[in-house]
Amino acid sequence: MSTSPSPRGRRPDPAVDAKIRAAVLELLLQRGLEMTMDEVAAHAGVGRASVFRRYPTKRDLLLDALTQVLDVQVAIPDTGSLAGDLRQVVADTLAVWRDDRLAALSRQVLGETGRDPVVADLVRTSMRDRMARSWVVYERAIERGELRPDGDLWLLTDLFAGLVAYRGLLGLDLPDPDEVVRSLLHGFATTG
Amino acid sequence: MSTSPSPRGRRPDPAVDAKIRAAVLELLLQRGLEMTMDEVAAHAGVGRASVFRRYPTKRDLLLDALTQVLDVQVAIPDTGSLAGDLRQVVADTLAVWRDDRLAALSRQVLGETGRDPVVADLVRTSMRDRMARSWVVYERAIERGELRPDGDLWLLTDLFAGLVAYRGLLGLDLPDPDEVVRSLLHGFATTG
DNA sequence: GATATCAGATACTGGGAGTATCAAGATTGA
DNA sequence: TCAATCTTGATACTCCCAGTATCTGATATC
Repeated sequence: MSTSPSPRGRRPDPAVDAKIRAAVLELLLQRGLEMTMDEVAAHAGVGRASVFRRYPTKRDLLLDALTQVLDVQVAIPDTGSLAGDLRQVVADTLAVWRDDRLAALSRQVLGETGRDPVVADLVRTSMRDRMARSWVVYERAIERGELRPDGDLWLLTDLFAGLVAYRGLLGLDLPDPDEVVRSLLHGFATTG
Repeated sequence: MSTSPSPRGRRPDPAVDAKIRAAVLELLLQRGLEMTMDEVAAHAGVGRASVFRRYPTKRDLLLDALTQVLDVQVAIPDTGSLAGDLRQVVADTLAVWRDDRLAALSRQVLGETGRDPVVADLVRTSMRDRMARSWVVYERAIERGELRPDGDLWLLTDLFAGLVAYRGLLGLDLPDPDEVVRSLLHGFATTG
């Protein structure tokens, strides 16, 4: 509404903001969520107080960083067939777990989900948005008559998202995208 | 192999063991993994040293407790049809997330999975064992001609285990067992 | 009895989050 | 120019908790 009432003294240095954010992102990949606040300040080449002035708690700092990390756009495939498009989406979902550092980070983030509802909310929303963005794939498939129009599409989505998260989290071998798609589309029952 | 070389002094009191274990299990449901060692000792009505004598670190204590918790036997269904049996297995898998306290604990345990590989190993093994125990369901179904004999049964298993874990972990609404089974057996593609 | 170990209690160490304080620099308003 | 206000970086402090150390007393073997 009203513009800020013109702050009196020295103003926060945007460069410091940037240096802190960069340091956190670097440390996220390098040390995971267990970085210390001193490390953040040191890596940023910044005073400890400057960190705590921006982020009241370490949790706030991590939440801010996670918001950035989770906000990654994904391309929407259009291969012409549902199987092709889905294969692409599944493969994209798998990509995160192929890189060791990203996989480790993902594990920790999914982990944090279990103890901090706000993190859970972040991840949930982010996954929902990400998946919803590829909803066109389903719509096109229904128009083409490849996909049952009465199916629960969130169920379909969560089946492979869950599979990947589950295997990734527990360190199991990741599935083959083609086989996942085939199974999801045609099921495991004998085609009678 | 050789019997213990006859310990010299006073011997560990089994009652203390039991009191500690009980206290940990109680605290697990009540406070999650964030209990303190003092709380454990206090709840057990036992000296702090007695706890640390048995468990070198808090992690060891939790690992022991988790081993107990994860070692829950599950009944193997035999309803006569694959759909019925599977429905039962899925419902059993869901049961954990229906109780609030168990759900909270499961979230934290799945979470710990992300930061401690040994916990991941515990959970992985436990899930594998648990699922393998209901492998008969698949074998019977194949004999009855209900299940494709060339399907990747671990994929089938992990699809619903992953779905449930994923939704449970993120706090999403849990799926309807019947719909899950139907989707897994017949797929989402138009039956053409 | 001598010795070794456990039980319980209490005090200590060390690391890390968060707080408090300070001197120096930056920005605005008078 | 000057005074007030805020940031910056540095340092020291408190608090919490895991893990260690010590001590007294109890209990077991030799």
